[in-house]
Amino acid sequence: MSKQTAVKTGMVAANVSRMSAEDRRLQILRVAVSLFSQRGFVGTTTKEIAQAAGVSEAMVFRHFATKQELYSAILDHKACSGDTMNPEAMVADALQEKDDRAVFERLALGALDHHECDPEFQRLLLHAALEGHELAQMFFEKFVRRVYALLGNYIAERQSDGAMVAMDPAIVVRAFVGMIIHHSLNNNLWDPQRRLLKISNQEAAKHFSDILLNGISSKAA
Amino acid sequence: MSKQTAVKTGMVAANVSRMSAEDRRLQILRVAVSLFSQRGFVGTTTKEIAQAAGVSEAMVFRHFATKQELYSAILDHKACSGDTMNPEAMVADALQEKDDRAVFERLALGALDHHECDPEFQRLLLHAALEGHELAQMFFEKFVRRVYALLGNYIAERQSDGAMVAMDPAIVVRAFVGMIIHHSLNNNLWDPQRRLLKISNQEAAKHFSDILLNGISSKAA
DNA sequence: AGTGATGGTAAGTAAGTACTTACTTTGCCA
DNA sequence: TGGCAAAGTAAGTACTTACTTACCATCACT
Repeated sequence: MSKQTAVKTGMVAANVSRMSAEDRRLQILRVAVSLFSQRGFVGTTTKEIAQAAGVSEAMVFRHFATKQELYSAILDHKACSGDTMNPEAMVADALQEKDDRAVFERLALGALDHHECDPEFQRLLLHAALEGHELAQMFFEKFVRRVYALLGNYIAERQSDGAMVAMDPAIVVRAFVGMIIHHSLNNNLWDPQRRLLKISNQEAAKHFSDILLNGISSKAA
Repeated sequence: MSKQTAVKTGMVAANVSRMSAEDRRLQILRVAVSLFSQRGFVGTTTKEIAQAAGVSEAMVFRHFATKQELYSAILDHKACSGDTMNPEAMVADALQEKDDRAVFERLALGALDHHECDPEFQRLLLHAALEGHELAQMFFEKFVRRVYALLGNYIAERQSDGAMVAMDPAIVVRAFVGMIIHHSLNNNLWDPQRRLLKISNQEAAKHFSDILLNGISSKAA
């Protein structure tokens, strides 16, 4: 059956027939995300992107004026779209109830799950940071700072409550974020087979929170 | 004064006159380390390396048959040469005396100092890991595993002493290493201006050890 | 049926890229 | 002092890169 026949008979043939400009744009964006996250900006050619999308290279440049623009569109999309984590909303109630366990464990689990179901994101961000792309810095400014402020303020509050020992809250945040990010990085980059440590995100979130909360609890010896 | 005159009169003119093969090889290696760590493997051209070394491209290929061989020589040199950390030797006495503080704080400080005075190493390793270079995996196998074994065994021992709470030692190691590596990564890659957290390596090592040791101490509530 | 806009391509171009070849210069020492 | 091995280069080669141009195909709508 020819392509023409397929279309005439009303078959769904999204991957062989013509797409609307918007659909094609999104499709190119999706395959580019995958390639850029695997090979980085310089390591990915526009030819590869076109092939992976099943179109000619000229189509890539019809939708994105330059390779750089495509890259920026991706980072933009990934870093600023709705699928980014919203830490404030995730722990709003726990913060008010001063439920330390819930605050830390939920943030940890949220981050770990996010990194697990979208491992491309972490790779993309690392590539961007190493290559000095401005959007990596933007992510840092817009997201990381927010997390430090959110958690830092909460810790400061609990310290003045007498529930946590005195210590620069930023250090505590650095320690906690470090456990989580490093664990995700191990799972996604260094040890995807989990030879060094194989635990569920739930277990990881629980134990990391255990160590941290115990570590800064004023009830300790 | 001509170059010839400079040499004839015995002046030191290492950067203008000819070098011995070995010296030139090492010089090319050094400038390549710097470039590869900044731009990664694909992002660095052999022409740039030659220019940075002040020689023609042909000289690069006289000393290293391919760009890949040069890259491997670098990773090899960096990952396996004497300037790599030797964790066992660093804490041998502390391990025997079961001085928990010394074990953790010294390891932390050693790693932080190492990353601070050789930031290229971390970038190089990250680039290699992202690009899937085998030498990144080799570093993981040869070094990271050793650290996990060393610390993990010690923690298991202290657990059966009753000094630390029961918990998979690998999780504890992951948490501790996470704090340290993530802190170095922040300092070297994300936040070199230290806007989020500005502390000395000593302070960092002390506080991270505090949190961890308190967090897993059996004396806690 | 015909037309104009839109989705799509084949075949370029100029500037890189890793790597080579054929050649020149320099220092050493018999 | 002349000869020769080793250090060094200019100018390539064959191929890839990001990006363009000029052209075709298909649809919606009269």
